[in-house]
Amino acid sequence: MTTDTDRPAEPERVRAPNIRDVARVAGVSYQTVSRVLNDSPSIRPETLQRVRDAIAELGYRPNQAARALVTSRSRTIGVLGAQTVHYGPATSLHAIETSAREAGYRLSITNISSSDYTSIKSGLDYLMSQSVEALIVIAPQVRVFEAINDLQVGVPYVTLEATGLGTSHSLWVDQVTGARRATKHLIDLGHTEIMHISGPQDWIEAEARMQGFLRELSDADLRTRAPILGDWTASFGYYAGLELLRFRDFSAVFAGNDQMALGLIHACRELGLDVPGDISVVGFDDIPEASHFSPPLTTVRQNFAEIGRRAIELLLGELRGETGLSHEPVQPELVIRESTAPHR
Amino acid sequence: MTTDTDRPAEPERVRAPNIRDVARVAGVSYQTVSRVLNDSPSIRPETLQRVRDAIAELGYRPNQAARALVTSRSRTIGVLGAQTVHYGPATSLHAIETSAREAGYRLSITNISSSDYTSIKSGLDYLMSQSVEALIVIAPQVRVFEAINDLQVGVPYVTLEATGLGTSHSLWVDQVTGARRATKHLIDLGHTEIMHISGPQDWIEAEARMQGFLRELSDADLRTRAPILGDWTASFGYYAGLELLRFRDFSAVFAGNDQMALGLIHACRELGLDVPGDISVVGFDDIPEASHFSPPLTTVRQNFAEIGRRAIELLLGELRGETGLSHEPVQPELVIRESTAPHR
DNA sequence: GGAACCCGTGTGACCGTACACATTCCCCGC
DNA sequence: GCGGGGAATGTGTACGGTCACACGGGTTCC
Repeated sequence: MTTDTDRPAEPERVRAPNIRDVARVAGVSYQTVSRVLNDSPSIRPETLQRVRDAIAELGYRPNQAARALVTSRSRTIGVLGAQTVHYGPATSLHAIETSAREAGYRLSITNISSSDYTSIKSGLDYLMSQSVEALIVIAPQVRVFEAINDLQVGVPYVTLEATGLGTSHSLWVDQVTGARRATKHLIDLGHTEIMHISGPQDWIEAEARMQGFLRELSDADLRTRAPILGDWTASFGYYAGLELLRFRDFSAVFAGNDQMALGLIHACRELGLDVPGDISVVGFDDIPEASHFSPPLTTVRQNFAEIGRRAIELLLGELRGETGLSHEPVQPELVIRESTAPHR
Repeated sequence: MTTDTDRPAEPERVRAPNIRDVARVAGVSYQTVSRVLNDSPSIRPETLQRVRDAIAELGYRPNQAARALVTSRSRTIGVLGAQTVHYGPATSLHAIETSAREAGYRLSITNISSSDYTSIKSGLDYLMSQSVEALIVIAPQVRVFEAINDLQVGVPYVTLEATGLGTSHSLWVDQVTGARRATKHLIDLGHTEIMHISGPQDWIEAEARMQGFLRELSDADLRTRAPILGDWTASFGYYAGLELLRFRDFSAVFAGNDQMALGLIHACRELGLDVPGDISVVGFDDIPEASHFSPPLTTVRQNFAEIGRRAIELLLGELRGETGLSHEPVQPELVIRESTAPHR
């Protein structure tokens, strides 16, 4: 009754209940519990109920690790992201998360900070070590493709990017067309000297928008000039604007995204130039704030959420062994507001 | 040599190499390989090298599921998020992801769409079923606390939110002080009739900012008026502005975040009112675009990344059994730009 | 009336790793 | 010369599930 032999209550390391505990409570074998968990068809309703009750009583939760171990299915989709604080990627990511969870998959996310090969590779490496079943790349950077090939990524993957590079792994918004529409809009307004501030060179999206811009210009037999390579930020747009506007040998600007357009407009205002009176500006993305800029921004809308959803859809299809899934590009849409006006 | 008995090449189900395969190649026991993986001290350098070589040769990767199963450590931190496409949460999340990965943890993220109890609960439920070791809540909504208590979340957790509610689980930016600084700035400029457009009522942050606003006003013996309850979006700020400005019985507005401030400024412009000439506007957050608004926005800066990093730091500390960790609030900072001017 | 079959359920093996313990080897000191 | 002890390595077992298969009992069919 006293000390010496009996230890003090033995904390007993509250082990989570397992499948056998449930079986014991329900008065069945553990296999039957397993059947309930995987909703096997042939179970007597009464047994089913008993097991369900036992599960509820114990607060039992299946151990994902054990399950993953034996089935060798992690039910995880890897996401390689970059700049996921930006509106576009963040929105896609959000949609991906939602769709994946609904389908019973979870996400393993890793962000790469720089775009160098090593960084990408170690990101992918990390994801593969999580034994993801599929891969989504929201880091639309050129080198990603090399890395994926080099690492022999043995799982289905999709990259959310800009151009159909002939790979069957990209899900893309037709940025080239989007950029052409933006540019054409400016041309239609009578502008002949048009600048382009693009995104970083190693972003496929930036490249595609630039291509669209250049092609539209050359189709209209207009003079093309070297685009400015930016970094997607409003600040860059601002400083680039201050620099460019010293010459004013153009009357319209197509910015690679809305943020840079905002910065550019800021620069115009500071230099006493009116948008769109003196300079017309078009952005890209249609972030929710764009319609409240001063002036409200003409821009190209992309459906980021749609892209995210389709990425999951595609991958799940592939995991189920379906083939010939649609990789049709999503079409962006020109939204005309008040930052563009006829050339005078 | 021919058919009949020998089957056609037998696809052989390319099983990933395991610890024993490595052991065989290296000519050691599997336990030795395990020691290498967990860098145990007592291994002969030569053996170490042999094992390392074998690992490289086979392209072996430790199976996380098996490891999690036996150690009963998932090395996963759960994140319950809401509105993670917004700048603030997205930035914190990004910092969290980075810090967590550096510490050898991965993230399991789930987003809740609505703020009702069921939704929060099922979100937490999902995370618990992933057997996360710790929990971060970036959904700063009041009901989260109830849910956490109800569910008996048995792991350390941190909520990224606004007020020190006396719980030892919140990591907070001192939003009250931030809001007071913003309000005081307007009062110092001579404004006496100040409006507040707040965030959604069930957001703790919105509540805290509102409190700060009201307290500062009453400390200055100024008339307080009922804040408008918004939804964080620029569009709300815009429509609220159109409505409010029909009366113009105020000369300054403190908006709950930068987006709503932007919308409000848009409304002012549309009604022919000058900011800051006629109306002064202060925002909250200091999103990267704020300095390029028209006019550049006076706002309160929060260090979202810092918050994210500290959340991980705190949780890891707790997991290591440390106590008395610092929950000191992060101080926000008033950034004065051009959207505010003396009352005339 | 027995073989064939289906339904509902139970038994054994196995997934890949870490931990506790056992074992071997070698060196040291008295 | 022998016991002691630490370093380096090997052996058994458990983690919590799922899968393949076995099994008993009832029905169907010829």
